[in-house]
Amino acid sequence: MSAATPYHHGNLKEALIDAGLEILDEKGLAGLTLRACATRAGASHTAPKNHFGNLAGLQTAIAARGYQRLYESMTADIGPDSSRADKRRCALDGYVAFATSEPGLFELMFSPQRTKSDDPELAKQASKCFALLGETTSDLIGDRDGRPDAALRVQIMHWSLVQGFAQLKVSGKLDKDGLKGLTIFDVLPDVLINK
Amino acid sequence: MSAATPYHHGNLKEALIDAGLEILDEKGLAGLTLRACATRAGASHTAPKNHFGNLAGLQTAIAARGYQRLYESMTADIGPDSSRADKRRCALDGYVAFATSEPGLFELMFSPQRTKSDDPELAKQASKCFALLGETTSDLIGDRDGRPDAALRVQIMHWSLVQGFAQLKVSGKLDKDGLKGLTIFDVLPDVLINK
DNA sequence: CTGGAATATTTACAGTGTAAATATCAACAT
DNA sequence: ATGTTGATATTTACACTGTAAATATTCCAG
Repeated sequence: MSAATPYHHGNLKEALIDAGLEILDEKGLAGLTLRACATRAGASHTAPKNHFGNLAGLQTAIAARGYQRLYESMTADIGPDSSRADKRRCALDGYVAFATSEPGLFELMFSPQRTKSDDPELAKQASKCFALLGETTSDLIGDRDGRPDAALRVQIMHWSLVQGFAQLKVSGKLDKDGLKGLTIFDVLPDVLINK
Repeated sequence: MSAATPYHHGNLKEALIDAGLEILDEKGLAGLTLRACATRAGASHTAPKNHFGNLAGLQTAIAARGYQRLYESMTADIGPDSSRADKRRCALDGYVAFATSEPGLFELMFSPQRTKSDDPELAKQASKCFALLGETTSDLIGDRDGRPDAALRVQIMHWSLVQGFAQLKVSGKLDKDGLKGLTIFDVLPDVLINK
């Protein structure tokens, strides 16, 4: 037999993160408060302190979840027969699609002021996305470049490019006429040069 | 003859923006509040309302100033004899240097949640930086690409790339071993491919 | 000189994060 | 079973924030 409202929530930590994700979707980053998350999760307004310490802690946990979603978006269209070039296209397109479909979460994930950038879980989830980008770009090195870190540089180049493009898009910098229809594939250097 | 503390500040609008820039430097984005700006400018805590309406208005004005500073940083090392390639290097290096030297201001400038992205002054100052990037990259089109918007695409490519790189750097994503020493020039596609 | 517009203050209030004390409950050793 | 301990959650309290409304001061055009 279960009481009407038990004193202990049971899985409050996850519920708070889920509540935060919902709030980000509905109200944006400005609506993401400790009290709003707690209320939506059905707890008192100080309950988050036990699990996350403070607001930065909760936001960091939400951001870590964001990287999981980013990874899912990057891999969503990858099939078993996808070539590496196909995977690369999926990853890049999924990256931008994630940013535009969840702008509040995206902004939170790359806001060093709101998250604890040294958090292990956050770093782990972000690394997964980073690694995926590396796998899908490692064939682009070519033999023009003899430097040992060529693969790493190609990887960071793609990360910078897609991150910057996504942010310019989300922040409205590409809303003018003539820029509105641009996609990430229009600004890829390998498209410009190799094809 | 001037009274000790005159009722009217005289140039409160500018003083509030300057106060905000100082606070961003000292305390970061979390310390940027209406009341703190007003106090530092020597006014009551509701004085900003007359000039900026609300917090978003003041933050938008500060961000517009940020783009002025960004432009200055991008052009700081450009001399009368600088070649276009030199100018491009200065602009890109100055962009990253600005972001790392004023991380709070940089984050504010690209935070659509904190600023009013449709503000005319903000758009004007941002456009100046964007245009500068266009001037310095227009020689990179080559004749590989016949599309009419090739110049625009090269421009957005560079903007995305330098914006993403700067943000990855500011948000600590490039702090691991092996990535720490990377500069924007290590991830430029023309460096990777043309040289 | 005199109204009105611009500028700034005072007062008030709902929300926010966080600390401290308290309450509830699950698990475990005895 | 029973008592204890630690984890979990609430209550209470407080300083700080943005913003609205009413008021005060100053500037300036007529």
